[in-house]
Amino acid sequence: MGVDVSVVLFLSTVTNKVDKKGRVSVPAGFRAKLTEAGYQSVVCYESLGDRSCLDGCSLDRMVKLAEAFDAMDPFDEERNAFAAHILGGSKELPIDGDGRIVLPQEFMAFARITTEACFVGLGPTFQVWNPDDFARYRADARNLARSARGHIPWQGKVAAKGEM
Amino acid sequence: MGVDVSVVLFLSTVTNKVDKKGRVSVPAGFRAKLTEAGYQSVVCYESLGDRSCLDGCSLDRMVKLAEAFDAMDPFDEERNAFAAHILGGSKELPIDGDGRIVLPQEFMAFARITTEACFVGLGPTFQVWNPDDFARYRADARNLARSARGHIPWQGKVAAKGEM
DNA sequence: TTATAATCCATAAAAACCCATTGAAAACCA
DNA sequence: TGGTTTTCAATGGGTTTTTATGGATTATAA
Repeated sequence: MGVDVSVVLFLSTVTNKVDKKGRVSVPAGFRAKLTEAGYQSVVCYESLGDRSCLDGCSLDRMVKLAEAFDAMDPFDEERNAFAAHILGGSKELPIDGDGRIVLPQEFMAFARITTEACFVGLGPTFQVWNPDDFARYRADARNLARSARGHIPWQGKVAAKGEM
Repeated sequence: MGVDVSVVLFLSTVTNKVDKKGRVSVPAGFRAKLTEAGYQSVVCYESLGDRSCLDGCSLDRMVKLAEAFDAMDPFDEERNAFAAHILGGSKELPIDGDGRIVLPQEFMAFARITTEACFVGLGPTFQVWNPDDFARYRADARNLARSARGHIPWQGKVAAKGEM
């Protein structure tokens, strides 16, 4: 049966301008993957991690997440908080005819984005950063990545150092 | 392959005004998903959780819920209580030509809704809150959600930090 | 009727859409 | 190879459409 081509893979890092209406072009490479998979929107929400950036993905990933929540105990407090934060805090942003989305004010404030936004591909998801924040983060990321070697599950086992 | 995107997926949080007749606009994004799936109404009932808000969904989900109850032991006390509350206490609210529903008095009283109603998308369902109550809940939800990372079943396993 | 509910209408604000220009990368070709 | 043309992404600005909202009007029912 082969590979599921509908899986969206976001790669590379691109910085684009944000105009006074909050519009910003989605990188052409991202757009290509999305349209290829049949989407003309992205879903964004405030990242739950330690960094003040936005997380983004395609609609199908959000559907899968919602299904995972739906299968859990509906009275579990943590589950509800998670669902409220991610699903309630996310927005589906339509991509206009020129390949742009509008970043909502709250999102821009949260991620400290003003005149430029930096799109960072992370495979099935991506992030949107203030370019300066990302540059700073990236300086540390290499070191983090090096220390992560040896903990990444890879084809059923855990890669030994030097394999990746 | 991939995911059935035709499922109704409510995302984001929107606060709208409630007029003196109890009318309130259903957020355009919610309406779009509903009409896309062929519905022009929403079903609401008082939430069974710890929070005083309303739960809402599309008619098909209520049908599935009813079927699930039907498959259970009809003499089970809990099942009966659940069914009575959810099925007996729910109302189908038609969406009018301007995209509004009328919130019944009992529902507004239960959820302490007066002049504004806050719609919170939770995937296949949504909630309707008093905006102040929700703001308070949301302040805690982020922390709870952060600690919930790592407990969410995700693609057969439990997500590690940073994966979502 | 009288009260209640459903429909219709008007308007301001916000969102979606269209178009023109710029600039850079890719293709073409002499 | 160096220059020229073509393509297309990114960006700025204006215009149209939709949404949210308040009020009025018509239908329904007790």
